[in-house]
Amino acid sequence: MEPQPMTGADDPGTSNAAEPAATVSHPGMIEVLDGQAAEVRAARLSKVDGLRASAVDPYPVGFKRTVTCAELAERYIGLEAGSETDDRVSVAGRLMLVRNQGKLIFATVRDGSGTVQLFVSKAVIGDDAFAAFADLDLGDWVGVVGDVMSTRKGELSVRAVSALLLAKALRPLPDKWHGLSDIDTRFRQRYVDLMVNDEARRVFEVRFRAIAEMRRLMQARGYLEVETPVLQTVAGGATARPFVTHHHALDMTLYLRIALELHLKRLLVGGFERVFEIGRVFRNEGISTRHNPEFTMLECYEALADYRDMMDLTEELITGAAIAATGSTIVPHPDRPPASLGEPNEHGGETPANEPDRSHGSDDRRTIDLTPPWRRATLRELVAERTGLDLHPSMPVEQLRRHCDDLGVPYEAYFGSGKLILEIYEKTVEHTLMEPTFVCDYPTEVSPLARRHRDDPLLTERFELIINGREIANAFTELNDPVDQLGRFEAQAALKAAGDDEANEIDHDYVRALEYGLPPCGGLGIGIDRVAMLLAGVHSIREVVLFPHLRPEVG
RNA sequence: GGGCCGCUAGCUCACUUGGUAGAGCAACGGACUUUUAAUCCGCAGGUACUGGGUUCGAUCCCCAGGCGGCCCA
Repeated sequence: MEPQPMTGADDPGTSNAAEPAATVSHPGMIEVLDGQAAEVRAARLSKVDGLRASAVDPYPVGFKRTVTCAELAERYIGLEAGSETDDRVSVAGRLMLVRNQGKLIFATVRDGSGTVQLFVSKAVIGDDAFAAFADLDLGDWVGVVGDVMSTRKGELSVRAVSALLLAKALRPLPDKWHGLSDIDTRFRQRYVDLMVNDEARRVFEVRFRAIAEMRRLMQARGYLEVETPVLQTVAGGATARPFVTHHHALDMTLYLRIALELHLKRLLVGGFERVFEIGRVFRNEGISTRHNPEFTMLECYEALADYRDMMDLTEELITGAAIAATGSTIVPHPDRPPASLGEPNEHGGETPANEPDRSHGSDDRRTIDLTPPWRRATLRELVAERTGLDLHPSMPVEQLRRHCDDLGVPYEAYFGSGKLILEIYEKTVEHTLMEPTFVCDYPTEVSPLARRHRDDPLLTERFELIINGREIANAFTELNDPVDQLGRFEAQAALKAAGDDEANEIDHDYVRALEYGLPPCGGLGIGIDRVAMLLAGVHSIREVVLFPHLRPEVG
């Protein structure tokens, strides 16, 4: 195909462009441009009109690309400085930088794989096309046909023989050197963040590679990937407040799921022996650097396994994800950093001077070693290590409350012994566990879906995986005794009545399913966002969620 | 929910002990055929988050609100 050559459109002033004010008043528009931004936008709309008047489509259909920037860089890695080839290629991407020399233009285009330099010579491309290229703006998408060459300085380039505008940008890119660092704007206009901040793209590449690897590992182990309902009549499987919605045709209240657990175990009742789901769950709680109202869980259930098998699986999944995503099981420690994003950027810039206390070099930067095997310790042992207290759910509530008082751990009147122990653990131990640690054998009271421990009915066969002070995974030998399960649900209902609005609802259908016989099984849930944070070395969940929840933008 | 901090040009940031604001980049006009954040000359660009208050005068001081960040719960 022959790209449509650009025609000179350097007379936009005469076009009948949009009203100069360019204040947009679409109902959905949340931003009214004014001042400079409106002028830029109006000028570019004029260009669009000018192009159309010259029979150039500013938004043409498609473009036949023959090579990506990364492929070019790989293929011509040894190309000698100053050499030219006859290798004809077509590249396409966004115009990121332009260095106009008068009769020669250097431009940097970025595609999904990387960047390449365009070498646009007036003598090569012709006067009209050169003028049209010079009229492009940063941010425009272009398709270029040309020959591979290397400049005198050795920069791999495409010497353009024709160029085609693929999509006109109406809004300017952020500062080409400082990029976009305003955190609010980075999240609200993530598309701009991704355009200009290499680090933002890197974080999401880590996330998506980690997910892909975990999915691959699950499938390689014979787990079937399934999908279960998001809209549920009972939101169970975790202790959390659900979002409530309404089904109009049925005129009934529905809840967005807070976990995947109960439906997946129903599938084991049905005879699937290994199932997993990677899915979004929703919890109606506060927003912070660690919490987004919707986040992603991997949950899996395996018949005939127990929680020790789940520990092995957890190690395999997370170390596999770490290697796939970062190449190593040594991950950076997000050592309470200042905003590490929004910094330059594609130019490989140094940390700018306005970030005084960044530690440079790997020596100062602590790391977390994910190399297995990981420590396995009981909650009881860990609390004893930390506080000297040997706590067990058989201890009277009054005694445990006194320990809480001594330790400054707050509690509610309805907390039983198990919950009080859990609170002590969370306030004194959890945040201190930096290296990966399986914290085992939680009190039965706070684990309504876990099987009682084979050696102690007041404890369950449950673990949480803690890395860098944060819960990454939660797993148990699943409770499959329907009578015990109903009793646990009823205890939860009593807690709810006593004021615990995160307590579980009774899911009668789930109990019915258990009555048909759930095979002994192990189950595991992994917080994907937290894994992504860990592997990417970022401090806030908002860095690993493409479009984190924010308060509405104010007009 | 509490404490602290921030909000100034499209972007990144200054200044103003209270007298309605500047720079770099982007934009716009011009020069330039091997640049690398190109360079050089020129020219523009502002509801200082919003609303009150104090004051002759507020971007600055005070109060309330909005959004964001950090820390704590």
